[in-house]
Amino acid sequence: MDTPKYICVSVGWPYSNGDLHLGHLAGAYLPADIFARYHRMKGNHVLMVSGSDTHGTPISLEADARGISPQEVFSHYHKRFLLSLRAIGASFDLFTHTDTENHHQIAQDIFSTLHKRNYLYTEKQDLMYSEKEKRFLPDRYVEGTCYICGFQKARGDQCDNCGNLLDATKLISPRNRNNPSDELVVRQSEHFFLDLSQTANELLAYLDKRQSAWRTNVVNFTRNLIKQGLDTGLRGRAYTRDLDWGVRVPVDGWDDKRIYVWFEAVNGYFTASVEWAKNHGSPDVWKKWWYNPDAEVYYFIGKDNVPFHTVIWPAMLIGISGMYNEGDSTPINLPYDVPANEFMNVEGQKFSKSNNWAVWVPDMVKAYQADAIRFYMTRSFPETSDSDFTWEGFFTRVNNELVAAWGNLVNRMLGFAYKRYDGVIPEPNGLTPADEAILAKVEAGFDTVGALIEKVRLKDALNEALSLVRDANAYLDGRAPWKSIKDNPEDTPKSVYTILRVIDNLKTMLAPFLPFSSQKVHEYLGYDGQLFGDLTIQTYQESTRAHEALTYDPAKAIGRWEKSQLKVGQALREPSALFIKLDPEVVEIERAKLGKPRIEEPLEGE
RNA sequence: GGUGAUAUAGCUCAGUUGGUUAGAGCGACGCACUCAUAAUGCGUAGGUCGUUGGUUCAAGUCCAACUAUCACCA
Repeated sequence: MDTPKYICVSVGWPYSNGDLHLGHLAGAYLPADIFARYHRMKGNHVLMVSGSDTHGTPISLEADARGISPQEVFSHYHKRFLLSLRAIGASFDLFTHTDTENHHQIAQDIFSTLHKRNYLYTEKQDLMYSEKEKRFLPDRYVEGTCYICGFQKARGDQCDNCGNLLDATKLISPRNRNNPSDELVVRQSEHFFLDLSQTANELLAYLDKRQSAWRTNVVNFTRNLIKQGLDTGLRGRAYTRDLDWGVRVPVDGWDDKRIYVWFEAVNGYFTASVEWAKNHGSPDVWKKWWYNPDAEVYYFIGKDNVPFHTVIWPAMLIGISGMYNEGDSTPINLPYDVPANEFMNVEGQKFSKSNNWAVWVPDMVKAYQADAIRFYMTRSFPETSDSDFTWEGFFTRVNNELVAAWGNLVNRMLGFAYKRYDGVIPEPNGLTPADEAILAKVEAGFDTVGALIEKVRLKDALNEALSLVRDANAYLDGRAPWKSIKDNPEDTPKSVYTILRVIDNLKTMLAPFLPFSSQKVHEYLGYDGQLFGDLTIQTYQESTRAHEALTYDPAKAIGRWEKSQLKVGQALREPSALFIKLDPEVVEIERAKLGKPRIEEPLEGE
């Protein structure tokens, strides 16, 4: 067996200002989870981290709209994230949030380190200032007439009419969105900037090294972005903002500003890794992923986040290299791969929170089996281009592929074996060439499916596994144990034993995708123990406050990405249907909910 | 306006470095089978690959322009 690798699975941080929707699952959480589960079964050391983004304007806006504090907004949704993610089986070693003492402290240390090492500079910007509120207004709080198309209700950051990004200070007759009588003036404000020009060439060289493995759109996009910056002399991007909700700028006299949410949120991968190590009583183990040249750090994100993960965060990593690791010259790891997914639309239209054109994870996990959701999502992952979630597709794929091909194969043959052989795996007394052939074909899947998962081609990987399921069905059709048991009973145990072992192999191969049902198959086959570890919600106490997090405990996991060694004589457990077949009505019922106001239902455990 | 990506059978998508009759799953149609949640297997019919123009002995696969969609940025 190969030496175990250290694999860090970093997953994008969602704003906790609303429930998770299917776009979150398709873009980041499910691909990351499949990838992580596979590597755990391979025996590698996986650290999968993410958390709620608790800062930023979206949280403040939601809080203002509801008349509650930002804390109340983010804790409410953070709790719902934890419950939703646990229900869908997202096996985070740590899903925390950004309002922990740990995160604040490290984000500030990162800022200070960059500051001390001269990667930062300051510059004055023109910004909209409210005389009444005595503060600078975030762009999204400003409204006015678009200076490009003349639309009267353009937002400060973007015009909803012409789609152009705007400069809030140039809006014609600007007003405060929350207070139209307010007087707005343009004022100068000083800010810190991250000097990207210092790290550009090192990053380009790094890209050259990794480009063959990265997705073409990610590489090309990143390279051009960096080059554009160099060509146009754009040195950097603002690291601070005029806000009061966020991580404080660790510089004297900057009390009225905060670190820009995007900059501290990407620090989260690092801060969460450190937190995980602390929580486990070995505060230095995070270095096995971050300061180990053989470790691989992956970032699972949506395409809108690419620049932050391939330009800004790597620039910061170069800048802080050696931090918390004094006396050791090993550089900190840059992203090994950033397998960004495109977007998943819903019934042909873009996701929209305000119009409720969305499918929400809490609603999904209440109504449908987690593996059914995971199956259809994986079949539709937007790996190369935007994809479409349709209820018709969900219905047909689940019923005709998951239930019919795989669920039914398991159900019919485990049932057959259980009934005909007194609940015990029969002794085959040698196998026929056809039996050997199907076993060899299925076993070869461990290499082909595994290789695809390692390349993060998860759709292809699942397709490959499914085609083995079809091969198994075809094999069964040829061997027909239900027939041989009547006219050639000595032959029957051979095909029954073979198909049980084939099912055992397929259950392992499908486990990263369908962990819940694979566990069931595992038990039906008479095995004890869990393929994967336990996913629980824990409370962690810091010096002044406590927070809840989702955490994966691998202690009980026995699942291995290895060929079945199914034992003759092992007692089976009585099987029942693996999956629930969907009623055709769900298509119309679910479609009817789109675009209509949604009532947020409490989740079990909330 | 700039940069990147996407556009292939009714639907959802594959198509590595250009090369004989463009692939898969689902759906449709036909046949077989009955162990199974009417599930499974076999077979058939369906595309000239967004548009236009190039390079080449040869292009879905390279180049240019254009159109549409998505993302990021100014």
